[in-house]
Amino acid sequence: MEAKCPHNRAINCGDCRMNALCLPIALQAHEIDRLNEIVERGRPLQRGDYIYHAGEMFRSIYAVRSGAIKGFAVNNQGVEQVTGFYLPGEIFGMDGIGHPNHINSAIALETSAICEIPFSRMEDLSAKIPSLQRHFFALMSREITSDQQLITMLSKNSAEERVATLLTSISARNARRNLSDSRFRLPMSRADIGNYLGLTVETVSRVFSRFQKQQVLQVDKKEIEILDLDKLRSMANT
Amino acid sequence: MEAKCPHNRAINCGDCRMNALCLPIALQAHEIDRLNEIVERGRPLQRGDYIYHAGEMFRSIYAVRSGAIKGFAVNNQGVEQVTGFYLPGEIFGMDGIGHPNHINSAIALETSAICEIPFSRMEDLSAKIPSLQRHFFALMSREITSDQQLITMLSKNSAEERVATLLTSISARNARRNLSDSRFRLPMSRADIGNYLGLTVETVSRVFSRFQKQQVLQVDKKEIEILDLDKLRSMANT
DNA sequence: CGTCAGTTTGAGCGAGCTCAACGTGAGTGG
DNA sequence: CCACTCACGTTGAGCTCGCTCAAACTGACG
Repeated sequence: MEAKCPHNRAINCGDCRMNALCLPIALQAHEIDRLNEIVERGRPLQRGDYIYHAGEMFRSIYAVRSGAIKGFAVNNQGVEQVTGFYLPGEIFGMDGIGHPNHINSAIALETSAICEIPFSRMEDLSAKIPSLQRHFFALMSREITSDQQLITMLSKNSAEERVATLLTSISARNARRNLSDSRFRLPMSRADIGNYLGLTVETVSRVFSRFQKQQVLQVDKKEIEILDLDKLRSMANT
Repeated sequence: MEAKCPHNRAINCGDCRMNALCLPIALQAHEIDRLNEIVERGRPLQRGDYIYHAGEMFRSIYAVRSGAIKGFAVNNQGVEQVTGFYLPGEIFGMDGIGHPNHINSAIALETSAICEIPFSRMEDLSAKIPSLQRHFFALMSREITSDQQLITMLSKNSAEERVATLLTSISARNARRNLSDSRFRLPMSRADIGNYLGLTVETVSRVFSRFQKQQVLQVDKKEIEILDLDKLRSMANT
């Protein structure tokens, strides 16, 4: 079982329990071995550790093996904008691809393990393995459409709809990892949630309270229990 | 000169006057010929013509040769969200790549000419021409970061800042095409601007009026003259 | 010359922000 | 073990920016 521990750096892509979600999903056994050769696994990250800073040279993209990562940009007025939360099995760091340097920063929200995939080697491998190239195009495209869903939400939805959408998204992503879709611990603070959803901390807190009063949620700090997932989904926009 | 007319369908990538902005920028002469072979040029589009509908099978990406294209999504409540405006030399349609069908729709805002690039042939060519693959990854990545800038704007900026940002963006994109950065015709309606920026028509109209009163703009319906570009830039977030 | 889509302007309202106070729990040091 | 701090979260009160609703204007087109 030790090889299956998500914090274990000796693990390889073929054995990784995220491989049904992560890049290997597009690959056959011998191709996974070639991917595995280029993946670098560092030691676990602690809460608050940066994976990369905006402005730093772009070198790699990353896959989350355990924990949770926050991606964010800082605009020229110094205001932070959270652009995404990345959970195990998800890929992040694609903001740097079209630019010499990273546009965003990425930070660990809790103790996390990640895989680093040097982008130039990934490009070479993509040119040789068509299904990897295709999968990678698809990943980036899905990042585009998910950003566009956030755009729609910020521009059209109320505070309650936004919070409901985030919670159903986390619920669905937990389900994909065979975790409970109704009981989980939020890895991010209320401030991060508010920042991501374009709301203040106070508004996020009030929405949680209201949902609790309406018997939709049971909230205990970061521990969430969804009491009425159907109702939550109907309040969300997706 | 006839071959240089942007509406002329007989034009090829090597001669196209957008080739310093469009895909050929990444390619050498003989590679441009290979790209040219897979590009399909239809007849000009009229205002209101769809290039593709959400839900339609994804087949191609597109480059704008002349005119202006609006990309938009319609959510499950039937509400439209404009996700981008595409001007000559720009690529659109990448929302479909990660999904079997298009997620968004695209419509011509005025008489326009576009090039259609069948995506599967583009994938094949990318695997053979590393610089094309790289350029295409970069294009998608830049779509991600530009969506993220919109997210930041929707979540943090005032109505005036949003309008100023859109105008400076269009101004800069015109400059790239060697057109005036201070006098141009907006191809989209106030409603489209408002939808894109997360504002109502009335608010957009009021901001234009205020900018005019402050001697920043001269507005005559869709004809815009930027009187004080520096001030406009300082009001924008980028 | 009427119609109709797009735009502008005004008046009033409300969702979410701001500011402020208070509660909670983990860490720290005497 | 308690006192203190500090980050984080909750709750309340009032305000504001942009929304809603309504009316009037403009120009293109039959």
